[in-house]
Amino acid sequence: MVGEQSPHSHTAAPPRSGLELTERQQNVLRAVVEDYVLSAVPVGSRALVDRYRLLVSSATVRSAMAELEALGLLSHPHTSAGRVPSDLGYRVYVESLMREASLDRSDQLMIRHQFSQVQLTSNEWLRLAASILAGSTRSAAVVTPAKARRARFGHLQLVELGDQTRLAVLVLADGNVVQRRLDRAVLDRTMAGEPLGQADLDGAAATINADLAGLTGPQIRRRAAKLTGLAAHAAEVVASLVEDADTVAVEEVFTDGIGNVLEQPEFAEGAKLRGVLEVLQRSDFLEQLVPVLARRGGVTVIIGHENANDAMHEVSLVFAPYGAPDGALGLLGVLGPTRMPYPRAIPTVRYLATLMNELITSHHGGDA
Amino acid sequence: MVGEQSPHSHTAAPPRSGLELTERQQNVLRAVVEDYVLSAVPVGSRALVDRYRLLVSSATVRSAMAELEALGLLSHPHTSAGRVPSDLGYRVYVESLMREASLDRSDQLMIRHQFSQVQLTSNEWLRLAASILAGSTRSAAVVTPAKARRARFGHLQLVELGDQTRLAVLVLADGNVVQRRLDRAVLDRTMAGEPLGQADLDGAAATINADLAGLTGPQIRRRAAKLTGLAAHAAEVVASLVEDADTVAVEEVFTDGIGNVLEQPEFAEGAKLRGVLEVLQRSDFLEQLVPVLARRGGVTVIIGHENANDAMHEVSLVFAPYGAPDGALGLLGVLGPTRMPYPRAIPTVRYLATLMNELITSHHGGDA
DNA sequence: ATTGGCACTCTCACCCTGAGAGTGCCAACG
DNA sequence: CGTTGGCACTCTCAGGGTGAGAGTGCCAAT
Repeated sequence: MVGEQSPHSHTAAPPRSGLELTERQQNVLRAVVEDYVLSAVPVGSRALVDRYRLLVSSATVRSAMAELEALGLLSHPHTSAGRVPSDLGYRVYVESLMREASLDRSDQLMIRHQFSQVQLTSNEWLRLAASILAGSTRSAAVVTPAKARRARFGHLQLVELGDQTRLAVLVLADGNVVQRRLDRAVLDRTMAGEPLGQADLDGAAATINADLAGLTGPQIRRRAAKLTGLAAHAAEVVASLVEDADTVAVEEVFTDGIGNVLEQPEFAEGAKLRGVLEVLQRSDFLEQLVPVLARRGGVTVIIGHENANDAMHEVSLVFAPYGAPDGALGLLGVLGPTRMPYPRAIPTVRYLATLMNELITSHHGGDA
Repeated sequence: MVGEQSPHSHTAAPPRSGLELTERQQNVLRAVVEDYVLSAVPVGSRALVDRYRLLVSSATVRSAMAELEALGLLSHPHTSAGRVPSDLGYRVYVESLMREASLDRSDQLMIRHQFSQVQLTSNEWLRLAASILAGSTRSAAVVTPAKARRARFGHLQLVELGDQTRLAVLVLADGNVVQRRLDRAVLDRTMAGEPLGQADLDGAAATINADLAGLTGPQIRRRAAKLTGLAAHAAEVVASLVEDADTVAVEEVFTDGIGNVLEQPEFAEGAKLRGVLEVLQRSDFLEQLVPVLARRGGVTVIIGHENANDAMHEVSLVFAPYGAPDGALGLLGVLGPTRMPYPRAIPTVRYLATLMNELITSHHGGDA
């Protein structure tokens, strides 16, 4: 199970100490971030005192802004434009300025209700999770299935398909199910031409289930050497299936709400998103994220340049791991411009991660 | 199996007769389409005679263009701009002007090689198909798994999971596998408190396998009424699983290469794609496409406004069905601006559909 | 029927300009 | 001494005008 840390610790980097802001600086930074998130327009000192009750004049705000800029928390598109938060500004905001509300009770119930409508078998519920995340945060959502980091064998069934093939159905210890179609020749070559019946298959499966439960791929391979005949071959197949489950860590990614991001002014020229989509869809980007998220637990926020990947320098991620007690681990979260409504996104991601933990746990050991 | 029709019949609408073009008009239209597809810039009479050996003067081309415009095959962004093909113009081009080359032998081999690298179990190969399509046509690719239109029962296994649940693994007649976790109570309530063992489960499964093979959901429901005890309940479960497989026709959609489309100038303002993505991801759009494609067989091209869906008025689809002999049916194809390289896209889609037919057939009855 | 020529149209890139917004600084004030 | 009003300055942005270029449509000549 994934633990929840203190709510105020979304950093990927260590908490920056020694950065003391005055009360006023904090208020100004908060106002700038919140205004800019809403309007997408650089915000000036005048607009700020008008829209937020800062109780000081615009000149004062200006000097506070200048200080914040010197600290690297705000930046200037050009001389006579308003201020825009820098990545670091967002960071400080997320870390200590944001007033993070938890999800409405009614929203929570609505989400729960939607999950109750859908079969937890098959990946339909992951799609649902992505859809809910996307709709609720107006950003792009990403959800990956929960997979054990180290796959262990659970249970094997060999099924006669009545033609040239057989089906091996393998239940992993974490509850995931994998299957592989086997050419008849694979199992039969041990028998001297004698056709195998379902009874033979069941026998071999029984041997294997008794011998190999709870073992990892390599362990099975070692044991297989001591077996003979049909069971030995079946064990080889099991070993390779278990190992496959190990290596294919993030095989499917469910995304939703890409259109939401396309609507944001920062991605008005669609080509800007291209790199992001590519990274998301093709590479091992999310896979590299898994250990980071798992180590930190809870919700992690990665803002703009904090992201190691160049293509992601203009987006923020708000992600959390979810998983089963035995360590099967999945990811879920949202992706949007750095100008993202963090106070909305973070609780939503947190709630959904918690919910999926619950679902996966109550359904025993996970299902995906 | 999906039949191949004559290569020149990509229309969704009936072939338009009575539209006789002179040789010259045909040459001009072809040149306009091909130039515009490459350049994305409205093409003028002068540029045309320069770039293509039309052997006439620009004035002559101008009059031919005017004729084509009167026929509704070309259009004018504004008075002094070049011509652009209309949807109908593309239609005529695709129907009778295009010189459609089949795929390079080397491309074919490369694609085949990539497929040989991947397990056909799990949906990994669908992802691969989408990736190949997207890469090869520089458009967005869409692939859906092959699903039987009318699901029929094949084989059932009941597996004891050793805790509060059991797993029903069901092989459909078309080779697809579905599973559902069962709460212990579901099966046990027929037995007067007496715990069930794997032997009992096997017995019930055997009864059901003998009785229900090849039946549809409703048929199974009727038979279930005549069964008693454990088998009756198991049959209910089987019926509902089979019916589920019926209704969830297109449950997963694999897309790739959305970035390719974002790069096209017609979608430079990313928001334009938003509607398209939404339709593609959320709605039953593809499901409605299934019967159309299945009826026509082979590659179907749907250009701009020919598409019933408003959101799709600025894109073209080049799609084909693929499937197993027993009728399991999937879709695959590409989506791009109407200004699409049809002579490249069509053979690629056709080849991939053929290839997937082969793969699915040789692996017996399909796998997804 | 085809062509060269010519007048006409429309876009686009460019420049200029004025309005507006916002800053930075400073002197004055409580 | 922190805060404030004032003011000069800077920069963007929208709007309007202009000239070049591309392309058309038409017509008279071949």
